[in-house]
Amino acid sequence: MSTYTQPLVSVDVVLLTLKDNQLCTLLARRDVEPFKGEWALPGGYVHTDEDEVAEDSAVRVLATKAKLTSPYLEQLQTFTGRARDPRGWSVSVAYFALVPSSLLPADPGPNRRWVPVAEMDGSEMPFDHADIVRAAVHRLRSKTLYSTLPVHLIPEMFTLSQLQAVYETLLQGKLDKRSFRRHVEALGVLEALNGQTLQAGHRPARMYRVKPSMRGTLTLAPKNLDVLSVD
Amino acid sequence: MSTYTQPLVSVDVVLLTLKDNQLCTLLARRDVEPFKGEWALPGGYVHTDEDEVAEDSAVRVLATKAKLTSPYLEQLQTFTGRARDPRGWSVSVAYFALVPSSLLPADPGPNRRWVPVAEMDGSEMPFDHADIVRAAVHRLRSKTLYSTLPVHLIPEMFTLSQLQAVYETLLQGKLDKRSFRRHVEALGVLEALNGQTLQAGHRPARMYRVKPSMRGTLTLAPKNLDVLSVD
DNA sequence: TGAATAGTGTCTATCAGACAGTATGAC
DNA sequence: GTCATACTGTCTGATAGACACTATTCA
Repeated sequence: MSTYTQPLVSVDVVLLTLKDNQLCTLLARRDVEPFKGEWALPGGYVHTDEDEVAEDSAVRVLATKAKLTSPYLEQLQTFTGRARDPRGWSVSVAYFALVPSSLLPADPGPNRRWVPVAEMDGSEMPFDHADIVRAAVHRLRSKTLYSTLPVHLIPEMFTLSQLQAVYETLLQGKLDKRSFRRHVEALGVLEALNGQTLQAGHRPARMYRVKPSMRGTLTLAPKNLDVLSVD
Repeated sequence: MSTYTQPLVSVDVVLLTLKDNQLCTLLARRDVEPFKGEWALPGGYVHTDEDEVAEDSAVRVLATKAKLTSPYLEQLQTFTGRARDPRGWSVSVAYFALVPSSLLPADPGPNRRWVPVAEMDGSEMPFDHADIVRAAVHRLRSKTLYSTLPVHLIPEMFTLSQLQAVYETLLQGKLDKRSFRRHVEALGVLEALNGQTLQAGHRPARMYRVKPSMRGTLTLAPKNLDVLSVD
């Protein structure tokens, strides 16, 4: 049994969404010390009496601080050390979550704020939260290259043009329409919906969705390997 | 400040090496309860007085339980929950490490054992250590597809045939010599050593090593993206 | 010389980018 | 009809697999 002082264990959540073609993350104003009054990632201590696993803590944080249930949620990385929190040695299991902005209320609520990640580069953040956000964005961009993870940033049904626009925002560049469609088709994760189309004053676009059998296995490996769980 | 019972925080290390063309991991016999006497991953509590970050704890575990300093070490994933340890709610920050067997003593020491990961599938392990090993092997195999991470499983200088043999072991299949050489060359991480060759009763092979400027950036992204830090 | 392994040349199938073409709606 | 956006055909250059070829050592 350990005789050492135990670290404090919390979770932090990088909740990402697209607003006006910009990748944004939710910040909450801290109402307790340390860093009281500053904008930080939503987070909280693990409640060992009510959470079975740390992911439950992250779900609870999302429900409490963002009034959200069941967006895509994935463990990101764990940030540890003596220096990251003035209260002492701490462990933060960081998660990132993806949600379509259509599921969000227009107003994030008091002491809540959506900040474009592009604007966060220079700015200061409490703890090592700037590192956590960077890691989350990096993970999302990496997975965008070989999976359909970004579907979680748009509503359940979508057109391929909408999906391509999401990819272009995330990857920060134009994609060729033909190549993009070949690419997502090859992933084999999407299915066209028979009669469903989206009208917008021109040729209607077919609607797609993730195949029901593919829910939860959106992250596909480059080629040879099976579905990746982490990475 | 939290009023909840804090979880116990430990680190576990999946130390991987190649022995007789088999990927093996080091197990240690537990000398305390729970699971006393059983074979488990080397691990230990975070020592908040001497470790700056959890990676230091992992380094300490490797030094103590495997008499190893500075092999390749990477954070894998964090395993949490009430159920994984009979002593109560716990957090294990899992790491994986790679080391060439040439750096290992012939005898792993008392209550230490190298086990081929292929033999661990059916067998039971304490805690969720079987999951941790699976995750580590999976991560290693994934990265083998698009990086030169496996160089850490062989000595600093090596021939391309030796490296290819490592890849074939990890990926469990034959690779075409031409394609393999094109592939690793394209990664741009290796450099041939001028006069150095390896003799073995036939045509000598050129020796290679990781470019000194590339140490620590062995994990390369598929194409467009920068170096991946996690994933 | 032959055996064994190292290393290269090169054909071909496949795939991604480029880009032009056609399709279908609103007006 | 025009305009706007959806979708497809197809050329081309790059890449990976296949596999035969040459190269260099020892016995």
